[in-house]
Amino acid sequence: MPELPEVETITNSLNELLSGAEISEVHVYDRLRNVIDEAELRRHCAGQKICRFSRRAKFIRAVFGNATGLILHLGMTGSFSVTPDDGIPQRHERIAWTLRDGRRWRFFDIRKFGALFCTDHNPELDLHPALRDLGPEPLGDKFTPKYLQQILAKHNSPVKNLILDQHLLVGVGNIYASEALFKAGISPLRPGDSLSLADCRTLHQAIREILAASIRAGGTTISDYRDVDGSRGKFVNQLQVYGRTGEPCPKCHTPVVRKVMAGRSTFYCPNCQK
DNA sequence: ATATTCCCCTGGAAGC
DNA sequence: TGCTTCCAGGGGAATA
Repeated sequence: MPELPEVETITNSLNELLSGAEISEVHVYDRLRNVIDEAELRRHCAGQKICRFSRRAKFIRAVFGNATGLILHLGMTGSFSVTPDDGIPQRHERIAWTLRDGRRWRFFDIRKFGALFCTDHNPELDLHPALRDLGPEPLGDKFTPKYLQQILAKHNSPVKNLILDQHLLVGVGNIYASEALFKAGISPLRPGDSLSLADCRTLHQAIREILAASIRAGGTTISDYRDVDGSRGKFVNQLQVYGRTGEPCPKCHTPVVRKVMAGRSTFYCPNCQK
């Protein structure tokens, strides 16, 4: 569910709502992708002040006042809310932090593909195994057309699969992979090492523009994704090919094709993506 | 080493 | 009204 724009949106909201808050208690109601030890999590969090949240790839880092923190991942269906604390867990609420100011920060996750890690150093150092081997940020300086070509040149698997690989490039997920390739006019089936530098320039720009536009729209809500306040992502109205099997391509009116690649649905126009 | 396939889990939509 | 099948914004382990 959440790709870079969704995680960015949620991180910004958490910052506004929870920066400076102090944690009093923690409740664990169910596992996520990893099993959460309630006693350990409570020991790690109790009494801590939350300084800030920041995003790295599709992870959210929470930095505590003692320079330790949390690393959170939303998986496919993770979401948060912050409400007055009534002490009652809601449906699919897996973890809850109660705050000294009387509020309750809830972590929901229907499918339990999310993850939560405690870290004993500042999570922004990116020393944790979950953060250590990630590729560059697509909106950052290290992501250049040249870099894109260098990594694609090392593989002959389809470019769509490659831009989903978080070791090569972070933040792009299944929706924005299809959308960026459509915008770039590049077929998702093209072997990575077949892309010219000119292709990479086009794709690089398309990835950046799509992600930036989606951040401005608060992300994409297909079904479960919600911002912390419950609002939906409006970029869904700007999707050109994702989920539009059989509908006319916005550019040439050829029916959009769906093809499963590496187990994930891929949408593209067989006419104008070469 | 690299590239697909399977699997984790729950629920909604579509098909019969 | 059911019951079954398919599908879903991710990613890690097992398998070729």
